[in-house]
Amino acid sequence: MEYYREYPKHFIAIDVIIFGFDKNKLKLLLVKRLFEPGKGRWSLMGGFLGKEESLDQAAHRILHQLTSLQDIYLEQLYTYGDVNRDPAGRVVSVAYYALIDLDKFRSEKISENDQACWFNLNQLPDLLFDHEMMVDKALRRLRRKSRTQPVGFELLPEKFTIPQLMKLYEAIFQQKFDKRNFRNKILSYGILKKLNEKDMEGSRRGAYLYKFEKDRYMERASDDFHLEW
Amino acid sequence: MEYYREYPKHFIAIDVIIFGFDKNKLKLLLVKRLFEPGKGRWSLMGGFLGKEESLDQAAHRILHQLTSLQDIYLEQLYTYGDVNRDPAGRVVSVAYYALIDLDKFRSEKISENDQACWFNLNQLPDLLFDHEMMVDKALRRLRRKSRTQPVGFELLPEKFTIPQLMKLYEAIFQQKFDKRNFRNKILSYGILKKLNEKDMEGSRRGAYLYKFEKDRYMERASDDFHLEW
DNA sequence: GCAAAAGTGTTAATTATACACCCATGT
DNA sequence: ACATGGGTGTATAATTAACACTTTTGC
Repeated sequence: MEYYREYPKHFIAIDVIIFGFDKNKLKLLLVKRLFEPGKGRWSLMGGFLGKEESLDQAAHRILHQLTSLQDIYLEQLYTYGDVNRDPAGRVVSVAYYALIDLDKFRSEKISENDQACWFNLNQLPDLLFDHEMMVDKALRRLRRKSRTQPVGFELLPEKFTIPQLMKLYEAIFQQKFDKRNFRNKILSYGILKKLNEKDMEGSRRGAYLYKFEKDRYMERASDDFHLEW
Repeated sequence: MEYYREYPKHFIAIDVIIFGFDKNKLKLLLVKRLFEPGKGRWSLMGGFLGKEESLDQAAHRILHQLTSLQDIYLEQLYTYGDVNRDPAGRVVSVAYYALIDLDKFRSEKISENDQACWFNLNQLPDLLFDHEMMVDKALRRLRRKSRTQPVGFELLPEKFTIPQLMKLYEAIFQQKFDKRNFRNKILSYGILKKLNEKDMEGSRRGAYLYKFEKDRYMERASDDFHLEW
């Protein structure tokens, strides 16, 4: 039964780049590392792959461990396997990135115990090992993905306004958009449903709330329709 | 020193999806599996990750083992880690895809010993384990990548004609292009150098040979110039 | 002389960009 | 009444798509 016994075995870690969006800025959720090597330094949330779980399961488990959240958008990013990437031993790390609605997981909840904290993407502390490379790749992936697929909605509450959505896109792509063009374009896809409610937080006048209609997107996505940014 | 000893270790395999291009068709290089489980079936070329090599090194080693080729375009694709993907034991597989100029590695060379063979992409035999999924993903990746980056050239000889290049793109994207538009577009990027030679294989009249000027592409790629297909 | 693939420009259609004013509300 | 962000349409520019005939040469 053990055909492979002659081959070496390796530790496999999972690291998760957790994106959030708040106050017009993209953020990253980092944790203080609790064990050696690198104890006390900021790092991505991570853990080791168990014997009886798939990579995806492990990633969800690890994300859940930190945030208590389930059903979060999670996508495999890249696998890092340089021999000396972890000074304490040979560890191959499969990186995932997660997109979460930051409102579901406010800093207050966790930072009580100083072990996890949301950082602005452009003000990150020094990170463990090759985690900076991972963040970099995750950001590029998020950009590329957002260009043709509606992943941004994962970072927003279920109900959101067009200006909010635009600010998210501006944060992701690091560029300004014209509000009329943005509106026309996003609405032209017919995947947003205007609600009869307004959000009164952002302005005096209030802005209409919209919902992303995933079903409608799914129907069309099968053809050769896709977003374009 | 061994901080992680409590965690489980796993076999890590590398599998390589090897693309080639010949007679206007995209091809895949497959091998006959030499050992159990699955002995005698067609599969991707693969192997196990060694103790002292990075993932990239292992992928190159495995590709070299089959083709004797070095300096081949190779890119990590995805990591497959379902618990039961290999019936013989828990193996996590990191898939890579390679683009090779098929002329550098003709079927004759290898198929002498019936162990490796080029297959048309749309006439693949049944594959081992989850290898079909891998091929599928590799093809989608090749398409996506080709849309903005000049990877196609890796599949052609150093000197090639515009009609050849167009046929390659048609094979990758599975659609026909207009030859005037194709020519205008590809030449407008200024990354092809017309040679004073003709290829007389493909037609009576002969077609001018071109070379991809990687340097010139690299210069421009740094701005926000990129191909668009 | 004819079959087969190479090569060449122009026009129409579509898509993207630029741009300025009024609205609703809380203070 | 004024400051703040929300909401709306059109004209121009840029890009992409459609399209047909001539050239070369081996047979």
